[in-house]
Amino acid sequence: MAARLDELDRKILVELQRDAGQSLDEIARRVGSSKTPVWNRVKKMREGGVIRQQTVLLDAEALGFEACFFVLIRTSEHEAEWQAAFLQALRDRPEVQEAHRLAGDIDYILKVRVRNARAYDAFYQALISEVKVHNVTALLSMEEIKSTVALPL
Amino acid sequence: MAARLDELDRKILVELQRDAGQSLDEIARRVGSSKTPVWNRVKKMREGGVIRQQTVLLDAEALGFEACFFVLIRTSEHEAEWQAAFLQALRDRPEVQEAHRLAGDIDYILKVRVRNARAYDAFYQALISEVKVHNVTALLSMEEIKSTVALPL
DNA sequence: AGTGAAAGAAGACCGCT
DNA sequence: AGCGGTCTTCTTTCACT
Repeated sequence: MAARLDELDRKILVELQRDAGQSLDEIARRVGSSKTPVWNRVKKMREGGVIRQQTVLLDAEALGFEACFFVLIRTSEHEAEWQAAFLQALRDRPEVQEAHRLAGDIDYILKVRVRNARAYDAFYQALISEVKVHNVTALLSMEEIKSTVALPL
Repeated sequence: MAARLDELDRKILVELQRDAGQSLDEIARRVGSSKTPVWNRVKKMREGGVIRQQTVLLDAEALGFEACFFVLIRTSEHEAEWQAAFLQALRDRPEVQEAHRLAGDIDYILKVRVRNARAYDAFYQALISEVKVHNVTALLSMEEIKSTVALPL
């Protein structure tokens, strides 16, 4: 699964992460190459799944999403059927931005972005009515100190 | 700070979040408008800071980032000077993808993406040598169930 | 605030090296 | 795998409604 990329590929990815809107010529100039090789490599990395998606990052607060919670979940259920239902519930809820299954005594962590505390409560009530969880701790973010999707290539 | 956007603006943002690479014509068609108004609105939302950045999402595992930790931090220090140093340390470290200051007895949560467990340890040792923290708990992700940056507009 | 046209830039492809 | 050229498509602007 680990793609073999050379230094030029990595430089291209750094540029795309920084600004996916810039032209091929500009990227080529910055990485010390020219248009065609950059284009061929980008195409290959898209097809190979290294580049997954091109998107925009929005200002959550400006759009009214003023609350962000990290949710720690412990469960006693570990059967396949329960897990499938739980995963599907998370995937279906758009306010869940991240969901990870963990090692250790906490089983799952979620990042949930909602308009306000009331919206979080609605989410929480809906979730626990759908699937049985043993223990839930919600951590409320007071301040987003840093947020990036860029990998440190 | 809350930008006032109409239904068309929101539809455009949904499309841009889904795929920022598509053409204006295609976006216009999907949202039921035409090229110029879409372009004017996108421009305005960029200038107004609603649209922050255009970027690509990469496959972390394909690029060798196989470990992801959520780090819960408690500290006894709450002086301004300590906090400034701590924040700067987090911002300077590229493996820290997210950092939030929390309400409650846990003070901070980090999301740290690294190549392997050893790289996490190196990060951890470097961090605690720079700033004094009272208690650190690392939660290791076994599986990324869901990951999105899209806001549910 | 939306329409239609028009110029300029950038993307996508190809044959050659 | 990179170079240069070409065709095509999109972006960006503007005068009009």
